[in-house]
Amino acid sequence: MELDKSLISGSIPLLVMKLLEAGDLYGYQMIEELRRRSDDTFHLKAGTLYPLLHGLEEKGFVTAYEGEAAAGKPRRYYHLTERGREALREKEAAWNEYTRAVGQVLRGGACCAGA
Amino acid sequence: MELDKSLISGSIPLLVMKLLEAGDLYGYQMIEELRRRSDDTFHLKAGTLYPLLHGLEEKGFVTAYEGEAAAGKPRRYYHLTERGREALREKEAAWNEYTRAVGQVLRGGACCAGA
DNA sequence: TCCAATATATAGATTCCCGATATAAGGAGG
DNA sequence: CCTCCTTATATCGGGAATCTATATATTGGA
Repeated sequence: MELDKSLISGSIPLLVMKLLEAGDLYGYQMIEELRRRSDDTFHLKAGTLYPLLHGLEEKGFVTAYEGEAAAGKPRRYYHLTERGREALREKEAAWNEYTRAVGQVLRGGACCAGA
Repeated sequence: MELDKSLISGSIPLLVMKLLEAGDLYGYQMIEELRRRSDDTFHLKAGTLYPLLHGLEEKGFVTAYEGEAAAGKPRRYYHLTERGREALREKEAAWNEYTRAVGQVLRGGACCAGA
């Protein structure tokens, strides 16, 4: 089943930064990692990822450096900065608050006796 | 804290249809209900809701009818159709699958041991 | 040789939500 | 009486985010 693309909206930076928390990765690797770690649920597109990475770089959340290229084009690795880790913690908190609120609505709303 | 607006993307139709599952509501009421049931987390805007309702109507997920107006403009009530209930079940399933996948990535990915 | 996969990158189109604005009626306060 | 706020619905334009399509470059398999 194809997930509503729009559902993923907004959480992609969170997911990408989370991937980088454990160690530096290059773009293509993030796409594969995300697919693997989500049980094939997320198929992040290259056209989505690279502009996003450039944006994170501008904000100072990640830094980039050229790495060894075993084959093909040189690999561009990304590293999560301290500011990026801070932003990641904030985004995780926002995500948790958001899903809690949605879950509450789906379960029938805040409060007590039914509706 | 202001939630990243983009996080809400895509889940608004789900939330609105969920509100209508329990009974017919008019637009303004949905805004207040959603705010209440989410502990003031979601502040759905009129400029978001009404075009959305028209869209749901076009898809056959809701039907609309004029109701008694205690004051001011006549109230336009919305009713969730059988097709709408079906769509709601699908959207709820998609939401659950999506949050499960995000949670899995945030906890460190699919794979082996506990997770 | 041609195609697929790896690897990065940009531009255009689309979708989605919000802010601003308009309409309309009733009640409160000056 | 008149103005402002609240209720209530509605539309439009802007901005943000993602996808599709495309471009470039190299390696390995059919």
